[in-house]
Amino acid sequence: MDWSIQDIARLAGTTSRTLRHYGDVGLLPASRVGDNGYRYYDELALVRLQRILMLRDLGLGIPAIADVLAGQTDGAEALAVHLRWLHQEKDRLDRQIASVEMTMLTLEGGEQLMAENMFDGFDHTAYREEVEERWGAAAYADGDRWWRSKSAAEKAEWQQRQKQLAADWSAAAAAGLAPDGAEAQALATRHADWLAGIPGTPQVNGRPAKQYLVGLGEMYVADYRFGANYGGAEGASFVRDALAVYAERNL
Amino acid sequence: MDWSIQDIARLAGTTSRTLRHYGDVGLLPASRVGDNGYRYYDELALVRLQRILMLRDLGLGIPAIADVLAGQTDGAEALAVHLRWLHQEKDRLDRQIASVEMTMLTLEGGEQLMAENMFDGFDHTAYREEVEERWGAAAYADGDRWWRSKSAAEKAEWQQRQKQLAADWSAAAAAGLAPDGAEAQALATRHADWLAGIPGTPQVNGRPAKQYLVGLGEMYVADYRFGANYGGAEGASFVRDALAVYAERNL
DNA sequence: CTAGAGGTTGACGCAGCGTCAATGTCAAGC
DNA sequence: GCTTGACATTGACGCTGCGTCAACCTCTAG
Repeated sequence: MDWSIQDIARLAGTTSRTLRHYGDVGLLPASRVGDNGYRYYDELALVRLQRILMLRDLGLGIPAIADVLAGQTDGAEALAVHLRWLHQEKDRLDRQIASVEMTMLTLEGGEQLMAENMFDGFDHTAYREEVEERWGAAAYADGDRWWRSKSAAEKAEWQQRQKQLAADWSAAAAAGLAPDGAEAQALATRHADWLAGIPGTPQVNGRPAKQYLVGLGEMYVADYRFGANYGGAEGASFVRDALAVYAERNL
Repeated sequence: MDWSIQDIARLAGTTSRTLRHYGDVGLLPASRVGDNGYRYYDELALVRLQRILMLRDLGLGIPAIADVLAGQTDGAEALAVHLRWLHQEKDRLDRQIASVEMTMLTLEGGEQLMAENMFDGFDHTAYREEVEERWGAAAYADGDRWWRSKSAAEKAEWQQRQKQLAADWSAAAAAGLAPDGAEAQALATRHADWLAGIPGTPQVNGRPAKQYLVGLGEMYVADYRFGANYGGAEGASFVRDALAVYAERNL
């Protein structure tokens, strides 16, 4: 007993186009092809088709389905792999949803989309022009998008980390430590690590690019807004010098 | 001040290919095109590009981004619409994840993928051949996929509903009620509604197809497995007659 | 002058079919 | 025997957003 393409399509709850597609890609060839070119399918084909459609409904792609039906892949294993895929996708969606919601809240607050206060209290974006000029606005734009994707708690934690770092720098500068001393270099290391955690920061195998770090130090000194957070121009100079030494030694 | 295509790509953290694409679709034309055909971009283009990339990161499609930037759509509104999209997608993923997990559990249990006991205690799938022969395997396959996508709680609720219905049918038959009486017809109505809730059931504007319902009644009588749930052959006959009357009057 | 970096315009590829388009075939009624 | 209508066939484009060659100019520095 065999059916025409329309018959089997209705039997399985799909369309003839889908069947022809499966025939084209070799997933489900017709059981028989008449002299007129018509496709005919038998019970085995129907069973196979039903299995195909079930796996498809679970979200598996055609190659994966083919592997399972060919016995090359264990069904349970294929599903396990697919399940990880699904969870990744879900995580991605969750992050995007959070990001969109954050942005909507920001818009309600009347703020600009491109937040100028992205790193409150440790404002790199104030140096936007310089940064963009030398390292590309990617350092700014990527950072902005990344920042927006974080939750309030994460933001608070980040800002806390920044403030602590700034305070430690300030204290070290006030104590008159040497920029090339162990303590100052430890701070420079923390600073570099912190920067490396910001997407968009020019990096070389996990660490900030040397010239970027040095240039950043120069900007800290050149701009009074930095000094305000570190006890004045001396603090900025201290940071610049320490970073320069760090960069020379480690990058 | 204007930049080459590579310059602005790096500045914004994207690729030149993307910029050419945006140019092709009219989303971001080059600010200027040299005699040599080279594209050049200015600050305005950079700002626009950054907004584009931000919206893109939020998951908006190119047409939606174009609408927002053209001022035809309010940004907040576009985001709200998009957010609903995201939630729908997430729901879909959640269902698919649940479905895959259920299937994996079924596989671990060593059961067949095409569950034979889909409607335990009220087994329609026992009539698979007849159903497929007359109504297409869609009634079976769709039902199977649908069933698999439900949570354990939902399944329990469904089965409870089935058992209650079966018990009520059984009681009515034992009480010697008339198949065309009000009580029997009320049960038939519940039965029809219950069937209509199963995807794959042949339906005509929200109700089971007449011939399908009648044929189902015949199958109930023809197969001893049905009688077992309804107090024997008399129960099945009662149900068949009641359904036939219901179908004649209402479908 | 030459090499090399960077620019241009096509055009295919991807996932899985939906959707015409142009055309051949089969079963049924006159 | 012919017409008609339902159903079949093989292309081939469309969708989404670019990645990735390919073939071929152009600019800049040594």
